[in-house]
Amino acid sequence: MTKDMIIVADDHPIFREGMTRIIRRVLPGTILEAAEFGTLLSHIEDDNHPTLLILDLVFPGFDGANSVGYLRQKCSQSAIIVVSMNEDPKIARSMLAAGANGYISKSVLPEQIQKAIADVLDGEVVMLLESQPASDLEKPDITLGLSPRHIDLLVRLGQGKSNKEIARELDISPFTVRAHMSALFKKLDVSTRASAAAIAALNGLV
Amino acid sequence: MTKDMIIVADDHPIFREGMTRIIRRVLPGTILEAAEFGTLLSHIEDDNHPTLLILDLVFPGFDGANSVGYLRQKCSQSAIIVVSMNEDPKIARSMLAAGANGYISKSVLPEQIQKAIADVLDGEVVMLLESQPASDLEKPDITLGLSPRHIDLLVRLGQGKSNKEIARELDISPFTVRAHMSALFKKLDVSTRASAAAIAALNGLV
DNA sequence: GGAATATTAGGACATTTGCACTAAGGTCGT
DNA sequence: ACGACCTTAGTGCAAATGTCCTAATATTCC
Repeated sequence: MTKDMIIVADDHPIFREGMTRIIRRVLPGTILEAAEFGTLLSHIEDDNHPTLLILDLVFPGFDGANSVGYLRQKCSQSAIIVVSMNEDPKIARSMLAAGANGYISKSVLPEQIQKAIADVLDGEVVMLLESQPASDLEKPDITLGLSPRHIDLLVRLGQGKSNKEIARELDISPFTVRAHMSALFKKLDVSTRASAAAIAALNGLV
Repeated sequence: MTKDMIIVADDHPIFREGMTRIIRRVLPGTILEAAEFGTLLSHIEDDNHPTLLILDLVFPGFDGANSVGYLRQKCSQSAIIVVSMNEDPKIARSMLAAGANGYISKSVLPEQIQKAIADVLDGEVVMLLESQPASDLEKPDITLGLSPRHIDLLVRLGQGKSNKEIARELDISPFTVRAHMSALFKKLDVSTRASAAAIAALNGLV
């Protein structure tokens, strides 16, 4: 089983950063980045075929359908997904016609993008254009809804401490710590310390 | 000591994702997102002022210098940074004139953006327009001496999966997973999954 | 060829974790 | 006073974890 290789091509570093993070949640493997078409080509020259190619519709050296067609022929085994700010169905269809396996608008939510990538990797052809409903994206502050004591616990959990250590540190019984942990996990909707720790870290508690 | 609050306002989820990740490497705290100006306003209505405001130059409801001026007056203590694909110095200067503490082009590398944010938080006023040098980035990222397999493991650990689940998912023996985990923990210099998960999360693997 | 790693697999063993219970004392708002 | 919490503390038990071992392949590097 060879390691998966993914290439993200876009001239905006922040976009690559975000896309990289999204991809990691779907597909483990080596992720290479390219800010221009030449770099992209050099990646696929010396290496084997990428598992997945993420292409911005517009970036230096890239010529839309022509370039997609070229890549499709060169990397017949690769999944090719074009991502763009453009939501014109005509353009989307032309990319798919040129050989892309997917076309995704940049205004789509990460969760939907993840699913779309997974679907493409499963062999589907996906076109995702709708904008989000603009309503409910608030990463709620997890400290809201958590009692002070639970935050004490969560912070220390995120530092990798055991219940016993936490009990000593907070000067309470290990049984109490366990009781707190159970309640905390329910509130966070997780069932392992590892995911709780990840939540803690992602919210700046660690 | 109150926790820092950061708001990222942009109508593109992927951009918010990338920017969020960059910010976390500079400033711990709660990060809220907004896809339109109204959402942004409701965040700051709740009478807590953000430590840092990241604003896309163009997003729904946002009116350039006027909006920046309004925010500057409403949040006198906040650091305001405008980010845009536009690299026109005139526009950049107008934003700074309207009260922004920084103007950063989206084509700037993450490392430079991090530094710029840190500088702004230190009280500087920063204008960063240069595109990256075409000399290329080949950025092997967080992997930090970790083998591909260990990254596979670490990602899933950060998602809160058990050894058994990971074993099934990667189609290897649970014993192998445990062997990998021990080695991984040594490399990361930790002894619990929770702290490993925190590291994974802080490095964008989750 | 030999040394170093990566990946795989297993045994043995103490410790920790996660869950399902019960329960008592405190605070807060109605 | 009552309910709704938070915080504390405990029992019992199955499962998972972490560490210490060995050991076989494969690849890569010198």
